[in-house]
Amino acid sequence: MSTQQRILDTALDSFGTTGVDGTSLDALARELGLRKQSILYYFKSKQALFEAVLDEAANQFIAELDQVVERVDPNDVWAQVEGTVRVVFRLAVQRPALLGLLREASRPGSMVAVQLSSRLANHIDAAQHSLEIALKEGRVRGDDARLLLFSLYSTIMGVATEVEVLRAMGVEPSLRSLAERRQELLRFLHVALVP
Amino acid sequence: MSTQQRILDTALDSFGTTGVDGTSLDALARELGLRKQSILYYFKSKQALFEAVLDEAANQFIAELDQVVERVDPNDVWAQVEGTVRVVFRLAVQRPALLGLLREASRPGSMVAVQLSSRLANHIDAAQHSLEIALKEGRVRGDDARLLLFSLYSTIMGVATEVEVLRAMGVEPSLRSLAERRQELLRFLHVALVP
DNA sequence: GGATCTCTCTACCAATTGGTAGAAAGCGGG
DNA sequence: CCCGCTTTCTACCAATTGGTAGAGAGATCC
Repeated sequence: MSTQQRILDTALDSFGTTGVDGTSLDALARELGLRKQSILYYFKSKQALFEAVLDEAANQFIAELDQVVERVDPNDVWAQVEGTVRVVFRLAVQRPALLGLLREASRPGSMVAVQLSSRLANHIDAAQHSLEIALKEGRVRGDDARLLLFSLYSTIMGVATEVEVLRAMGVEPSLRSLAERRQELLRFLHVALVP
Repeated sequence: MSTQQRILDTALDSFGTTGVDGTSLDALARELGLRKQSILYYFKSKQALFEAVLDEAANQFIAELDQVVERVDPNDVWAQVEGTVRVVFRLAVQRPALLGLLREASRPGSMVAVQLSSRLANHIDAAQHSLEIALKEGRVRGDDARLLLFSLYSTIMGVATEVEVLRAMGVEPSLRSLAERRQELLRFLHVALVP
């Protein structure tokens, strides 16, 4: 793997867990076995690195979502929800920092969120569109497609990433508990969506 | 208001919006019209300040939740959900930084989350308990009270705080849109919960 | 008036931050 | 073997970080 790619990967992990402000270029370089000047050779500033990392994260996230879009009937809203949940939970296991980064980037007043949102605009529009049709035909419960989509997003991302809240409730995060969470989430969403 | 209280309040706002790492003692002092040494007079370190702020946030959050508990029939789960939604959305308007701080503190791997969780343990237990009874009596849909509570929490907090995602979907945050979001959220939760 | 206590200040400090300048090291082609 | 290109390094730097030491201001008590 190229050095540039290694930097992006390691930075994504660090930004997504420790946060951007909590990650210094020196610490990042140490983790990579380099000097920070080598990082600044590939990315002209920390801000530029962050934007590249965000782009990388968007690419990976979109690539995952595309697998759902491709394999699932766009008219079957419930199958789309199931697929999305599967994808998000797979990321929660395999690359939790990616979800952490999305969370960080979508912090209120973040300003970098626009960058992400423009990348995801197509997916959002498509999802909203098929949701609207399903609503009109009565195949899904609800009034406003956009707000419903937003509720779905909040629920799925929250259940997948809020592990500390779960710990506060006495559930130690594990693969087992993650699977249970996912099952309960699917049940919850099914009741809420399917008439 | 005492200087100590002013420091706590301002720090809560700053920590909750800019983040802890993103808030320097100098910047905080500037905002207060003081020198940072005055802050360190009341709180012996930044970490100590953060913990005090977290405690303050927990106090305020608990005080709000208590109003729900007091005024609502503990057996009426739906009324409790409604009350909680009302409280959280009121905070989203009046003190968004408080919710931002909770979000920051509940970041995966945060370690400070234990402090919060011990403060909220009573409320969590009580909620879980009445949810269990309601489940057993078939007044609420679902299997596992704890996981259901977790789904509810994720949905409510997400819908109340993920304003950047909403913006990405083309909805400019405003009081009006907040009210719509709340209404849609209540509809969504009602369908999901009440048989 | 002096002593004491509470509070806020000035004056520093060592460490760390993101970033610049430019030297060396490696390497492939001529 | 040497030239030129890419890559990584050492050597710095100014600004900012959290934090210490202690002086001075202001009020209160005797």
